[in-house]
Amino acid sequence: MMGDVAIDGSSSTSGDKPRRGRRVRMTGAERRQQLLDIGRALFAEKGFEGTSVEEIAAKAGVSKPVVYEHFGGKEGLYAVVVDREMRQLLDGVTGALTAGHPRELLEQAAFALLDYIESYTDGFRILVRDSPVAQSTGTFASLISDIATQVEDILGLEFKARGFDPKLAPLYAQALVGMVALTGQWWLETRRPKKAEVAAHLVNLAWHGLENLEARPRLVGHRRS
Amino acid sequence: MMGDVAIDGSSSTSGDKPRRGRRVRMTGAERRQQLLDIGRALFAEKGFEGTSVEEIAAKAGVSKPVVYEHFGGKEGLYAVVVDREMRQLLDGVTGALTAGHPRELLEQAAFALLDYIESYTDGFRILVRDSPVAQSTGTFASLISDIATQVEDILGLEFKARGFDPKLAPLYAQALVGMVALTGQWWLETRRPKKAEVAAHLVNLAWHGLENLEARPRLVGHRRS
DNA sequence: TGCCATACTTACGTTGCCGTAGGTTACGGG
DNA sequence: CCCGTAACCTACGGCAACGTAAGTATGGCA
Repeated sequence: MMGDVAIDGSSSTSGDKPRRGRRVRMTGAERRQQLLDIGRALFAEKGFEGTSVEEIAAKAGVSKPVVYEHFGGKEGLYAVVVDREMRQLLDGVTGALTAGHPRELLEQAAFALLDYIESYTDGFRILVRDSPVAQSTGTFASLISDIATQVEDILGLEFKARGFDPKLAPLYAQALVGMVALTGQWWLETRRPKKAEVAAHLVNLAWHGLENLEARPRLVGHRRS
Repeated sequence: MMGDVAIDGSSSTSGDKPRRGRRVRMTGAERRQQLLDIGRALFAEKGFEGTSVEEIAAKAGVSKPVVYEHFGGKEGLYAVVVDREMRQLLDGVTGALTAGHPRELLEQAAFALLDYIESYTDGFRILVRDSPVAQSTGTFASLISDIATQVEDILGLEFKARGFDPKLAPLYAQALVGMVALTGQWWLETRRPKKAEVAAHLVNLAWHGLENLEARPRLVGHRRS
């Protein structure tokens, strides 16, 4: 037995394929992280139900029980992946909000979301897809919709300051997030135009409206990427 | 045997529950339609993979093979449901576009989409969810994204007339559709404010932008519902 | 150098569901 | 009234995937 196991020392943590090499023995934390990475990629590609535990384990070069040891099952792994991704996105967006002027705020938020989409494409795909089963409490259908509720607060403040009805903040928050989210999804396929340009146009639309659209919008803030 | 089958004559086509009554013998077309209705509802609630053929058949008060006779399998049924729903939506939207003035056009489109969401909630839920498996050609992830491409044309014309780059039409189309779609999804849960008001606010945002937002927007067109 | 905890395995039981083979009932026209 | 066809059923084969029980290797540390 064991004749089918070759010898291979390379054990880059981010190895994707079975890497059927000499049994790589990782530390718990390493393996856990690796499984999360692989799980994220697979869930993004094939959805929750379309991904099997076997598949995840195989790609990690281990057997199923390892996954169960670490996460207790598929749902467990998925939950951790989603949680981390939500944090990542929220941190990115809220961290980008430094401006005081509403327009710059909008600009920063849009850019941050696109940034996230670009850097963590798989995570975004997961957040856009629907969760395992219609969750218990009758919460939102889309994880992204969840994100939008986080935007409400900022908008609510702004509305109050401007004398608008703050009860409408959720509506506008959903609208804005939806705008960026679907555009982001579309942008994933085409990758054109450039991120900054897309952001500029989104801000153009959200800020000026179709009525006063600018032909060649620019971002007012300066950015690195 | 058969002691578990009670007697019941009522056979409303839109019967939802097993209706375990005296064997209701429908004509082919009737059964087909009923299966489509039930399938739509179940797919909307639990997604494609989460719905079993058995379940569909059971709710229709028949056994599995009937479903296979009519649609050849789960995918077949799903395909028909989606196709019909796409048509329904597209017809509704394009049919509503009668105005010449862009703003009214926008208004009509937004209203039509909300109309569809209200009247064909299940269908909308399906279109928002992702399709069975990542479809072959690498097409769009979301069916809704598909809808957006249909909007491009109208927007493209408008852009040309206004001297903007028509290549940007897709981007703005996605943005607009995303805006309405996610807001619609959110609105499904809360159902407040009223449809017309939601439409008015969406148009308010899309047309005037955050910069010149009106406090109490009104729809300019007159509507019945 | 021997031991023990940790990382990992093989092998299996079980379930749920797809899809099909082949038989059965009822309705309607001759 | 009879018979063919359309509608429908029971029953099963097969597979893929979840999750678990029980055993094996490995590497650090006394």
